[in-house]
Amino acid sequence: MTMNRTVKSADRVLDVFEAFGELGRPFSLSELAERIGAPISSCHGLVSTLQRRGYLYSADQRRLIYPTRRLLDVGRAIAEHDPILEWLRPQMVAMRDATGETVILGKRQYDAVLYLEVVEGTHTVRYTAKAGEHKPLHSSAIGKALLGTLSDRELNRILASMTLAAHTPNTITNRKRLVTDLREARRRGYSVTHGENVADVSAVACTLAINDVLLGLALAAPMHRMEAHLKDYVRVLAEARDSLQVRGAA
Amino acid sequence: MTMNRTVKSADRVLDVFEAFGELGRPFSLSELAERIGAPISSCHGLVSTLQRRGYLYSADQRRLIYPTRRLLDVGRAIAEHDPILEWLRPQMVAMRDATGETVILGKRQYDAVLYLEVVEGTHTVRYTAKAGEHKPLHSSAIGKALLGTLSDRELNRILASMTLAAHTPNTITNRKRLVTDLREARRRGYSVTHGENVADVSAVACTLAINDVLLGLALAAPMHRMEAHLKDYVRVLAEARDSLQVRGAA
DNA sequence: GAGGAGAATTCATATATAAGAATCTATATT
DNA sequence: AATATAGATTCTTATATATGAATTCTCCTC
Repeated sequence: MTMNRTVKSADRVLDVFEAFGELGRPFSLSELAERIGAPISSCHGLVSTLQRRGYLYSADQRRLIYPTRRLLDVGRAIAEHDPILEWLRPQMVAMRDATGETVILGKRQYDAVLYLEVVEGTHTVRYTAKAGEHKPLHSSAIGKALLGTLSDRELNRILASMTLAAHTPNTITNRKRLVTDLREARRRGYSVTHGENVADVSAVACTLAINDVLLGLALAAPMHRMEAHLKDYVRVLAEARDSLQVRGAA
Repeated sequence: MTMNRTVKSADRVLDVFEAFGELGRPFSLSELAERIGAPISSCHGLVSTLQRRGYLYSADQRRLIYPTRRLLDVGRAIAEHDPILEWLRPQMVAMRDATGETVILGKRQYDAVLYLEVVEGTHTVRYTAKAGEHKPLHSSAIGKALLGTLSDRELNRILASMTLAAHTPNTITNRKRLVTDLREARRRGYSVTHGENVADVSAVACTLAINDVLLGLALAAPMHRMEAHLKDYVRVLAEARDSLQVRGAA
């Protein structure tokens, strides 16, 4: 990620909530401090602040700490009004229902893809991810779809600043091969990954321009299912794009 | 709130999310800065950090900012495992359904009541509150129920450190009268407020001891409905307490 | 009931960050 | 196309905070 400084306390606030979200049980101050990698005294000040704001409470007799429902309520209020998702999401759910596979909406953020929304598939073996995660531009289907929209000039500039890290043996690490792959994708109308980011996972993706926002929409599946249903999956993707673009243009 | 220092950046992280939650639309950096009362440059660093963590994204061409779904997901993961709420909540919903009134679960946090959970009533005119809010100990039903469990010694100590602020004309601001009121409530088995915290709002509350945690459970309603249904509402409250205490003891 | 171990809180200070000002960028207007 | 305007980013330093150490508190054991 091309970006400057980080605000330590802000990062830690997120660390705190994520720690509770992952472990799903109350912590003592000292355990929390250890989990978020902060000294106890620093964690203490942070916890006090979050308590004062009503986001944490001491469950046990002021020993064990757990978040209140406040964070959830704020998250809900935010999600209810998301300008993009409120009408994109139903389409994504429809895609998931049609295929049983995981559907992802992403956007470029600096030199990575940011997942804005993930509708998980229903198969027991499925691609799993969460909104807010970052993925490489050069090895994810959405990333490649987004790169494909760039002019040669821009593309060269971006590629020059990136290292094409090999995440799997299938990752395309050669710039020339990548450019060829992107051209093909553009011609074809959708990008494809064959286990380039996560082994055994394939995905197809296209781009959407909604209100001047360039988004990437992907359908991800284990390779064997993608191979078996490629034509279907691509059709589902294309239909979704077409119906969304019409509405987006309106 | 008796408490020390606050961590400014932590507070601001919450400010940011709450601003989006309240307004429900994207902001530019400068508008966000103004809303949270921070200089643009400071807000900039904060936003960068939250973006890097995948909690914010730039909706428009890197101008307008909005949170991703990430916060919601974390909030959900946390709420799913809440040690207290996961089995208290159904009972609260049942109380709400039985009365149509707002049901609140609270806990003492320093010199205030912290709302842990609020199940809002169904009447168009109803008591509205949010989890994470703080209410005064001496004028809220839950606060008075919790104070009622204290020994005379503890009660005196707490009262000495509190100013009995008048939130409405009905607020009990006289220590002696308050002590009498608490005694009555203890004898009766539940506390009552008659518009002492919010004009025209009455509430009845009792205490629950769940796993060594002392909680307060309240039913709040506009005064006229409370007057009309007092007996019913008190019965609903008492039945909830009894069934919860049995399970809590088990 | 005294002593001890673990945890929370406070404190002083080195360090990281918040904020004003300047700079840069993008959009709108003529 | 040139200029104006609004907004974003960078930079520097005064200021706020993160931290290790010391202290206090709480609970457990004997």
